[in-house]
Amino acid sequence: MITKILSDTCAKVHAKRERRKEARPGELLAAALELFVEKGFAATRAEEVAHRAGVSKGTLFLYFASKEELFKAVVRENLAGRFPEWEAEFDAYTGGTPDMLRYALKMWWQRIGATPASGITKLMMSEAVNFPELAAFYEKEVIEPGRALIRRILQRGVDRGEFRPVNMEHAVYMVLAPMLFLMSWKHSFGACGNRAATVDPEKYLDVQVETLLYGLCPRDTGGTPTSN
Amino acid sequence: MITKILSDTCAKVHAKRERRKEARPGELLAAALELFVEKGFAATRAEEVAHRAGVSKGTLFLYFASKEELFKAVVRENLAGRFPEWEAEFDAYTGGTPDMLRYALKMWWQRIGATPASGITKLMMSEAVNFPELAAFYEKEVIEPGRALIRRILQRGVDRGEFRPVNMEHAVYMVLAPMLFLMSWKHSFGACGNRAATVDPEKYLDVQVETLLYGLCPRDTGGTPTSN
Amino acid sequence: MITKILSDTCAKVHAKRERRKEARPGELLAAALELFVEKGFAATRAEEVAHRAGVSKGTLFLYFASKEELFKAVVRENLAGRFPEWEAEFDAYTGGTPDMLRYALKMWWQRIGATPASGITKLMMSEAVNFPELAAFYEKEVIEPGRALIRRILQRGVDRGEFRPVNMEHAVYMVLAPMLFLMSWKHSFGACGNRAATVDPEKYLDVQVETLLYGLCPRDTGGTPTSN
Amino acid sequence: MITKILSDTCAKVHAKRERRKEARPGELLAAALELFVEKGFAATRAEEVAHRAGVSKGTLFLYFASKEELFKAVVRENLAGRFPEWEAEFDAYTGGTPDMLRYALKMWWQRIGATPASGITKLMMSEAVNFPELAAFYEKEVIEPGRALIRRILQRGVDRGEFRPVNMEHAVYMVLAPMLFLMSWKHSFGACGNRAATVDPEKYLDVQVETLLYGLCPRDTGGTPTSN
DNA sequence: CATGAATGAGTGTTCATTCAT
DNA sequence: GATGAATGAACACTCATTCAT
Repeated sequence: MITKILSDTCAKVHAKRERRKEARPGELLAAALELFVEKGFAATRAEEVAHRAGVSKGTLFLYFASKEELFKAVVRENLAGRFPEWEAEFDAYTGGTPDMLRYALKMWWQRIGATPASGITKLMMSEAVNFPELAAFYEKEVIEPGRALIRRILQRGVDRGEFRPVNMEHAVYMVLAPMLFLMSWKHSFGACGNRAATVDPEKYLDVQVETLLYGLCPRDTGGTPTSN
Repeated sequence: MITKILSDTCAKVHAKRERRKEARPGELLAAALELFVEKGFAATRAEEVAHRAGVSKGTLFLYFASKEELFKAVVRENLAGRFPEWEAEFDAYTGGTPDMLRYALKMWWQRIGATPASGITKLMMSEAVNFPELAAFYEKEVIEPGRALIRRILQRGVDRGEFRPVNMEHAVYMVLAPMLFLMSWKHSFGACGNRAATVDPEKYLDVQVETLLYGLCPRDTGGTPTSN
Repeated sequence: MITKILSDTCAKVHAKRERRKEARPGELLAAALELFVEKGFAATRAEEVAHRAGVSKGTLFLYFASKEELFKAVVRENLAGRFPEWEAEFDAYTGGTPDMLRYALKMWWQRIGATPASGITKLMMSEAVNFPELAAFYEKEVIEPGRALIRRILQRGVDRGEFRPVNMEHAVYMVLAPMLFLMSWKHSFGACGNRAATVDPEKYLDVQVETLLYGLCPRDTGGTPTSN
Repeated sequence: MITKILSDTCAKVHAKRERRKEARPGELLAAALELFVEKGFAATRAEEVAHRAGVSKGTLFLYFASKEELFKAVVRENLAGRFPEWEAEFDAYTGGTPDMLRYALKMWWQRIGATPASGITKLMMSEAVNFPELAAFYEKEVIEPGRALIRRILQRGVDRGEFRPVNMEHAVYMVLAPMLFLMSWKHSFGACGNRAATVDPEKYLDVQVETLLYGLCPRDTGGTPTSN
């Protein structure tokens, strides 16, 4: 039965087998990422990961001591490099801060949100309870740097007088929440075929950022309903 | 091993035998809610649910045909009735719309967000992929009514000239996303002890709603950074 | 689920409930007979027996200590009285022995073979291995008297010169085997819808008995192909 | 409890690990045949089959998707090949038809009736009701070919003037019934130690065939009690 | 290194049996 | 007596993990 599920990928599998052998762990991680995102941790069978990576079940355990370790490796693998790259981009940025924020979200969507990588954040949120240390790790290595990046942009805006002063810790979530929500939604209800309810991510992000900017921009006005 | 964990509840069992049959499903659903939220669907063992409800494994299956049906029942149980109540409250509301929105979110937080019920939305997002029809059901019975409620408030604001005209479909997510995010966060990273990163939900909601209102309120001004 | 299977008999059940209470064991035995014959011992659920008898599961165990005891009671119940009746008929029989044998088989078919009672012999053969003492009991109480009855007829024929002398022990099975086969077949392949293969029992018995009689009847001849 | 029964086979396990995979299904089928015949389908535990085959429970399900599939495989395994072999023998047969029939039954007894294979026909009759499609399969693949073989012999006898003309469809059961009866009996009452009642199969078959032949052989006579 | 046959602990589910009402 | 809610032992089946080849 499982054989049938797996058999149709076999053709590609053999082609892959001939190629690099040192690439094994990477292929396994890629396969695991796909499957974990597709079906969740518990519903993903080790054998299926192995088959999708073109290796045998035994080989999987040659590289990862357990399914849990594989999961951890998947999460760790899919986060690292990005932040230096982004920080460099931001270092070089010279335009206005509102545009910088618009650009940041657009880039994030293209490079992360729209790719399978967005699945691991959703996955992490789903499994956080079962992998507390991993969740802590994730928060430290991904969420916190993300927060720092956003904080940096917001601070820049405030410093340059483009944004009004805000409580930074809460303002950060004004940006982060829409991103995390989008990833969760996309991989849950968004993946369940109900077209009517599907969010158009780019439109959604656009509205979010514009409203936020509208709310952030300083005004001479009195009489706004906000104060905080 | 599990036997040991469970054995100390045996004394109460006979006392409980007398309890009326009508209470059972509720107790089981409560126990299941807790455990599903705590550990996810797959990691929750049927026997554990039964024992937390003070009954034996067999009794669980007397009331729910399968673990999956139990899960569905948990989801159904924790959603339905609320909407009529809320709609009635909104029917009776006579104040300004910004305050209405503030009130709505505050109420939601007290009655849902801060209670274990919030866990099931997070759970639902985690398991949506494995239970597509249930996800569809949830979206129809919970998400969509929620959207309608929010739409209603926003429309009221626009109609009364308190909000500027907006694309309703996207604006709705301006309210919904922070709520869903908060539930996801609370039951994932928020549950992992890392104090530093914990969001203060009431503060967070406050900031969200005020920024949103600020963004929504019509102004004579030109020169806003927004365009949409 | 089981509820559904059982529910359609409920109407009759309540009607029955009002009637005699002392008839309970009999109704249970009747229901059990039907179900055991229909689905075998293991596949018959105690609850279903109770429901078909119009009582609750608990009541079943009030009358029968266990499912096994119920089975034994069913077997015991459906055998007893018949033999005296038959022996009396045979005592009174005055005609020729070939006709007596024809008559015996016809009567057997009408009174046993064509009725649900035939199912218990088949049932007994199926379950003999799991209930050895019961099988022994059945053989002693049913099979052996049956053999005696047949032996008696054959002996009468031999004594009266209507049949040639035969080894009685084997000759008995010439009559018994077709009967037992017919019951087994009827409740196995014969019950599986395949019209093509269904035996017409009366025709079948007729052919069996006539061939047997032909084989039994003494002849002056030499040169028969038999020797025994 | 079962653990204790099984534990003494552990020593051999490692030796067996080396055994080639191709032998496994056969060993499992053999063990399953024995146990199904011994105790019936429902009373046979999957784990017991596995252990009798010298493997673990898991291994059984590696080769057979379910207990039911195992049962089907047992039935399939123990029937197919024989018919071509027998047809070939009959093609080559040149002697008289009465002897041919005697030979056929003797061979059947030696090759099937006296072997555990006979148990599966009895098993099939017992379980037919619970596995209707399997029963249909069995009838088509085993019973019907068997009928054809018998029909062929009888027809040969009639064609050569050795037998008198008969209604073929019923006559076939004159041969088939004793065989099926014998298998049922042997594995039910015959297996219950009661020596007194045990049929001597070879004697029994001998008497059956001789009487049948006696009944079949054409005679000049008038005044036989048969007509049909 | 890689394999995949083998393992066996673990879990959902069933159902005969009990017993408080 | 009769009920039916509750029990828990039993069993089919799964799947992460091991290890001989």
